[in-house]
Amino acid sequence: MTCWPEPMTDPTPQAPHLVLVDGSGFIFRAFHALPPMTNPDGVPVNAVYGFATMLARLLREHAGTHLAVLFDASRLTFRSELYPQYKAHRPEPPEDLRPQFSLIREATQAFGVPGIELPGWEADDLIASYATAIRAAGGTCTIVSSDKDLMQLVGPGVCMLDPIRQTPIGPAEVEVKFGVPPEKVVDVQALMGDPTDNVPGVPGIGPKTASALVNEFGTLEAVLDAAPDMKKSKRRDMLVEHAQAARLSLQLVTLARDVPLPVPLEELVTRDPDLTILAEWLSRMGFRSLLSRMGMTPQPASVHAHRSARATAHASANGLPTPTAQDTATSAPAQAISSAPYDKYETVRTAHDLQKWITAAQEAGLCAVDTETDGLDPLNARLVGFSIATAPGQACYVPLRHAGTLEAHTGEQLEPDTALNLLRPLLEDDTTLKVFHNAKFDLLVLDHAGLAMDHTRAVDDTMLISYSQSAGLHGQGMDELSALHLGHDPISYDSVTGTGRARIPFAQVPVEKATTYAAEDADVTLRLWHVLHPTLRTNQALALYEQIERPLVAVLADMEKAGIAVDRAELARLSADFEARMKDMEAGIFSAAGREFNIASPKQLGEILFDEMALKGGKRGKAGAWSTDSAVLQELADQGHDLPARVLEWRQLSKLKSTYTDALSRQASSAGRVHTSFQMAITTTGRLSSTDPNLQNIPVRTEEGTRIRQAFIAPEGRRLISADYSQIELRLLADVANIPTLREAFHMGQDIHARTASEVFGIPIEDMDPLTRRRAKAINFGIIYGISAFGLGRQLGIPAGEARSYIDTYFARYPGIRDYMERKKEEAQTYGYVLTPFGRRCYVPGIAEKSAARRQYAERQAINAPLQGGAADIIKQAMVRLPRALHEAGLHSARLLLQVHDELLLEADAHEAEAVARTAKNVMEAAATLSIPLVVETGIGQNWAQAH
DNA sequence: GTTTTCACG
DNA sequence: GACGTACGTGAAAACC
Repeated sequence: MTCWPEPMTDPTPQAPHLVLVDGSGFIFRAFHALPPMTNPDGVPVNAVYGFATMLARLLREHAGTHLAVLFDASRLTFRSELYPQYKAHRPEPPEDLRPQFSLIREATQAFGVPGIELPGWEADDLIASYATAIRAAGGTCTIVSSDKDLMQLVGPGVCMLDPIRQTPIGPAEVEVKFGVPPEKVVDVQALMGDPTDNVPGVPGIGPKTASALVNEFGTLEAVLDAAPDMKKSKRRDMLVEHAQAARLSLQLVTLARDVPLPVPLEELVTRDPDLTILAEWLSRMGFRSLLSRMGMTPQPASVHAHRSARATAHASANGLPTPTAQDTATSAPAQAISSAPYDKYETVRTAHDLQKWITAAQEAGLCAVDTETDGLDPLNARLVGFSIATAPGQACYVPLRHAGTLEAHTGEQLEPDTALNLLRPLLEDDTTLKVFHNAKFDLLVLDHAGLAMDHTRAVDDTMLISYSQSAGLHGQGMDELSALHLGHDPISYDSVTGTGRARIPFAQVPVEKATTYAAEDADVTLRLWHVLHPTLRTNQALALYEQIERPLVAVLADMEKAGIAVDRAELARLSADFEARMKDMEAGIFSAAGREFNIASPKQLGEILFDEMALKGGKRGKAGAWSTDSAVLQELADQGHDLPARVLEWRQLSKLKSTYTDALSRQASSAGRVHTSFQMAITTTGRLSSTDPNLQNIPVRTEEGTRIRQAFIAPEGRRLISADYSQIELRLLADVANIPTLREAFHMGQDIHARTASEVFGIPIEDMDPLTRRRAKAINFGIIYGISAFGLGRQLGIPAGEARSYIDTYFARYPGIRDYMERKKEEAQTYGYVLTPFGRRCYVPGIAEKSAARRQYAERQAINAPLQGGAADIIKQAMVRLPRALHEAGLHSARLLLQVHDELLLEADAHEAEAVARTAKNVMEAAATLSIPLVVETGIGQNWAQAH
């Protein structure tokens, strides 16, 4: 759903593309979204700054052939004649905003962009009229605004762009917002009214009812016509009674598309700004960061120059720009991507027909493939069928193992082996790009079915293409992306198989129904590729995707296949031990409580502690229930109370037993190994996550926890090798914030927390006492999390005021870290996302929240994400390089097994273990070049606890 | 299905 | 003056 015409380097003449900025709408939004700031004259300029930043960005990244900014001219418009109350009770703009209106008009002049207004008309009407005019002239249009009143204009050739979040608003987004397509938005608005503008609407009808009615009857007029015949209800009476108000509302919300254009289209041609004028104005406003970001002073490299230099160095350092099939793949006509139907699919039942599809794919050089299985675990699932799409709207489904039922005759099906043998050359063909959505799953399924993964070539993954540029902005599921980018809701899996008890295995879904679902998934995947792959370049995410995310798929697939061995007998012994100890503790807990209860129930425990025993120090959660988490219980235990201390101990055992010892035994394969699944597109920072089971949260911090780690073992004659980065996030911080003394400490291999303690508290490092070091360590961790006095105080068990003074001292000593934090907050506010040092975008959606608590939460995310995400980028790079390095070192017995954020766990024959540890250390330490060395510590053992 | 708790980095 | 607080995850159990 990108709004922008394809690459600007394209030499072919383009149809005109008009960018219309809703200046008036932007002013208010920016004013409320941005923190207060003033220019050197003391005039408030936060909205002006936001506006200038947005214009600069627009000119740099999204310039159409034509550009204009539209403003409201006055309060009185044709609407106030129609209905005097329209917008009559709008409060005066805030005092800090008033002086900014004229400055924003100045900004348009400084940037050399036409600013247009016309008395009697709102900016929205001008936008509607210009959009109509450019369409009539054969061009397209992007409206830079997030105003819902403009959404009625979205349609072919017209889309919107949220100026703050930088996200496109197309038909899909409009439909999410209003529940109807753009052309019916006015009908919905007329029914629901708008209290802020005094649009009356029909009382009692809100967004849900309005869209339901319009969807049912088609238009407002049809709804009003049908109203008298509806079944008797309050709603019917309201509709009948307020029909005239609704018709008036429709006139008020409908934008005029035929306003005379004050400036003709041809005068809106985009021009480069006069840099002298612009620089002068920016300096006068005090926008120094913007000035340097636009490269207009000889200041050190700007944020963006820095970023792209890194990304480029990064890509070339890897050295493998392997030509892939997509360079040769032909692009589908843009029109077909959105307009081809989603319901004309073929069921393939013969070898001849399948070969026809495979040949078509190879001729196109591009196809999408999707597998259907009888389960979600790709290591055990059986292949039930697969689908192939060769062009938008052209897709087939190949059923292999559908079972006939009384209701559904399956018809002829290809023999699975026959079909797979026909498919094999396509997968192994490195000149035909195969697009999957979540390729790791399908590749593992096909591998399990007999098409070995390591022979598969030229694969793209739309889930990762999207994640590489929109982590944190939205989910990466196919259905969600389809709605978002294609404006199409695919058939849901649930509607095909049913849900709950009625759910049937996919193999029992009738073949015709399976075809509509499965072929559509391949079709959607291919269309998503057409829409999303080009945006990798414009979003500067191509290197990240090609060098890191895509090659990681095969590495993780191998790790999942390998699994890790567990000692089931030991797990069983631990379960029995934990159970016995819990049983022993129960009598004591009940006697301390005065009665029997369910110890695992926080509700019952809270009532006993705080109602029945009336202990002090209880806190209620937001639902009003007593909190009984370990911090609360520990506090009570420290006061000498017996029951909370006993419950704490019981809880630890219960957790370990249910979540680990029992569960892991169940999850182990017959070969005694457990196979996790790594999720590549879940986290907002770029980290992996692990599920079914989660092997990234195996206990380690307590003695009982260590016993569980001991149950993860190397088989006879083999060893586990652990390699973990030391202080990687702090090193990244010292690097990006450029803190000379911290960099020196890392270069010297000093104890970083002791060094911090020494500098902050002024104690010689050799005299460091453990308590002071502990405080410095807590501050260092706090910094990475976006420190708050409350959080640090709680962590250290000291009052927030005291924590505040530690933080102040810390910042006084390391002002560069405060600067880093401010930069990241500003980056998030300006763009809606922050970048890791390697160019990964992490979206921070709450950054413009009105609620201070939620906004501050987003600010802490903005501070943390580049560090956590930067560390994730580094270890991923190491994982991509490690298999080849091990191979080249002749260490053929080594296998990567697990990644735990800053640790890699490998398994190898005992005699190769030392060499594997050295290779892992070398590759991991060389995965990124910072101003600070990366240090990796390794260990070797028969079990994970020993190796760690 | 949501909430609470707690395991990890 | 109250809010709701350190960042990122996933699983189990209780509870609705």
